Amino acid sequence: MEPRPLPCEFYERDTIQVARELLGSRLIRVEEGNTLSGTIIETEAYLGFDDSASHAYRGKTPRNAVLFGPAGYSYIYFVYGLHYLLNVSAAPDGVPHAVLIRAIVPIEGMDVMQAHRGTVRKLTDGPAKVCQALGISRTLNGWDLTLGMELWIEKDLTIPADQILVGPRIGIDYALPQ
DNA sequence: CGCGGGATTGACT
DNA sequence: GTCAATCCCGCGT
Repeated sequence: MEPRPLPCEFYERDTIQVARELLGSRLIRVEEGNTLSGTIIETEAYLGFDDSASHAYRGKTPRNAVLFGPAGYSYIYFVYGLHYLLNVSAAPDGVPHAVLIRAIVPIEGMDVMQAHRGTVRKLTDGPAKVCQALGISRTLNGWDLTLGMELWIEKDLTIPADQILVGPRIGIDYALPQ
């Protein structure tokens, strides 16, 4: 199947809108010839200067430079000494917004994900688990997600607004697992 | 089933 | 030196 990555224009829009439309989209990772993919079911928007929880809140640093660049790039962050988290840069160039991929439902390559995770259950139901299952580390930080190589996102399902749960904090969206 | 704590690296104050 | 966009295990209810 030909890759049909979401274009740069998709990511350049309002960050919360991007976070909502990523729900139901398919995250695809090609690693050593294996294709691993899953449907995105949980995202969280980080609104830069308006969000004290965002890494960009206190300004640009070498670590978060990707956030200040153009939309449609990966921002991969290492936390707690042992976990990686996958974000997608959103909003126009210079606006340091991002969408965190919190959870997916595995579709292809479950066997490889199980090997990476060292377990057969709860493969990708948390942001650090997604990275571990898909073999994502900081070598993919700043990756162009519109290339359709190694790591990208495609439109798949369209989730009706009435099936999206919005969490109590502004900028956090939850989707029903089913 | 819910809560609490430990793991462990690195960026920033 | 501090603390972080988390996970997992063990314990108590």
